[in-house]
Amino acid sequence: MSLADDDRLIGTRSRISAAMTGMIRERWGIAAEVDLGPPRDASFGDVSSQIALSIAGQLGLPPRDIADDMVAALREQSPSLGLAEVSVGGPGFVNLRFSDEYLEDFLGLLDARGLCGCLPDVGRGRRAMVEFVSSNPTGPLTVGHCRQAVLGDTIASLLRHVGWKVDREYYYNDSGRQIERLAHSLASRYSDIVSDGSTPFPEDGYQGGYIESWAGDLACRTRCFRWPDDAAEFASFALERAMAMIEQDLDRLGIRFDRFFRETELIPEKTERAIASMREVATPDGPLAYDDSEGKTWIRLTALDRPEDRVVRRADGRYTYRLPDIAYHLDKLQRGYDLLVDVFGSDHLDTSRDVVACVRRLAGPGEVDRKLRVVIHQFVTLMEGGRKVRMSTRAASYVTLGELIDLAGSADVTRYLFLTRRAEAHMDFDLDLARKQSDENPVYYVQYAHARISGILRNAREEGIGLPSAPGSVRGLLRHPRERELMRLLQECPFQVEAAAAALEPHRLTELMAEIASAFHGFYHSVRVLQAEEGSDTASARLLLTSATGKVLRDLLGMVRVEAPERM
RNA sequence: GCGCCCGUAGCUCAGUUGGAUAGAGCAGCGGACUUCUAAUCCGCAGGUCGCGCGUUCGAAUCGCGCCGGGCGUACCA
Repeated sequence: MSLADDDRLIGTRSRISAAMTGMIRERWGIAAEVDLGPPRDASFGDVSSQIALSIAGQLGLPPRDIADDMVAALREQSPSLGLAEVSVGGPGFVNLRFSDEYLEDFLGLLDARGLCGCLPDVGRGRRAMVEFVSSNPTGPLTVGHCRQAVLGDTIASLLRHVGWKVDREYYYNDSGRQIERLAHSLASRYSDIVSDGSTPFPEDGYQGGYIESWAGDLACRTRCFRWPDDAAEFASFALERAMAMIEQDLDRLGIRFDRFFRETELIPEKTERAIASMREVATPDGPLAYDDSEGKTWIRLTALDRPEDRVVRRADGRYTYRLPDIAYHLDKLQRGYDLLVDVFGSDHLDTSRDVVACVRRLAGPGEVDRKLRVVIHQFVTLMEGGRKVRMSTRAASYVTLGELIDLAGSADVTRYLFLTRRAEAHMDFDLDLARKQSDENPVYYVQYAHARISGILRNAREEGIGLPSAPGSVRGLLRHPRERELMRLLQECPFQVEAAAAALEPHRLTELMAEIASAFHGFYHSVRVLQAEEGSDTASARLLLTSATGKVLRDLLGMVRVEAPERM
């Protein structure tokens, strides 16, 4: 099959939508975008549109009459659109059934190119950046960071697969009060070792055991350090160690960042420029940034429909969190990205809204609304023995990312489980369940399907059974309901991935995989692949279906970066 | 108090942006291995979609008001 034919095949669904849009414009003179989705029940058809219901009010016509007209018009074109059947259902759905030829050809295409080779090029080489984790280097990453790490990484992966050029970026604080507190905590542990404990532990210091271990390493050095004279040394040593620890944990999840952006890169030029710009923005209540009598600088967020004005530079000249973050977002916009994704925990929601409001005002609402998208995820509640595990970084009562991976059995299980829920849904992570490593775990279900497929392919090679020799030679051989269901589902995959990327919703991938695995296991139990009673042509056709399913699963598992095992 | 998120089967969650008879996985019950992998499959059971008004041809989905949980409400990040 030629490349042009392949592209025509991939574009079939959008040609159907376009044809429907065209006939609505011709017949009724209105513009309507037609979305195709799976119908409630497979018996209605392969895809369905509710367009007649949506435009009925506008046209003042009964939806069924509209649907009837559209079906009549569609029937004339159906062969060229890969459709075997067009009908009206329920209150006015337009139900479509693909021709067997279309599904068979699509199957061949998926097997030849893999799912990745069939994905639309939405990004067209444009640049996107996903900022995530961005946890301050004051301790190890914990369970909540783990969810965010997996989310952000998979969003980046999704975008890359649909044609974006993606950078992953981690933004962190390398100065300020938290870092000072960290340095002070380290200095105290250090003084316990090298001297007489002359530096008392700060009241709200970080109590994690990792700091004692750093202190031990520092004590091995020939030079002797003193607090507060060597505060800078303590801070840089702690920062270096903390970031190394964080990178090591991320590495266990297989996550690499393209850039670690330090807050001090913005200070003072970019932060001061941001303040200066805000001073020049006039609002009905006065300039967007203003000073008070105590020498503090405020942002007039109330003029941007935000609940409260906020201090962004204190009297001692230090910035509070929001200002560097505003400067950072301006910087990201100026770096020429076409899409910026922020992944934050729900605790950052309020601040994020403030930052976005300011950035919109400074860079222009159109530009920001077009480019910036914020994904907010809810917290993870860790459950153990049927009870919640309380977590706090400062008090050192937490389960680290590394421990979580150990408890869950593997990075793969951890990644997969975090992707089985929508970002904005609260999530219970049951440690006891994770520890079991049993078949209650959904990742095994999908992996088992892949391993089973690999086994069949191995046996086929041994028995000398090959794939169909010519693309057309599976015609009419895959007519079992289970076969057809699997083909229909596979055909949908490129569009589901595209939708998941557009919505920045990686959990759709795990849902899709579970569906495919289920359809495959059902198929496997309904018919014999290699010893097909119907003959060797059928065996080859089923082998093609098996092989294509394997490639789709392999590529989907690849997108969430979970191993696709050959054996289990 | 105020703002945002969430509330769907015993448990954990989907639900294609307002559409057809509300779905899946676990857990429960009953079946299927001399067969390409039983980490699988098939069947049964399980629901006032937190509650109440409203919007309209039509609501789990949108609006308002309650109830419950989470996160914010810092001159921490």
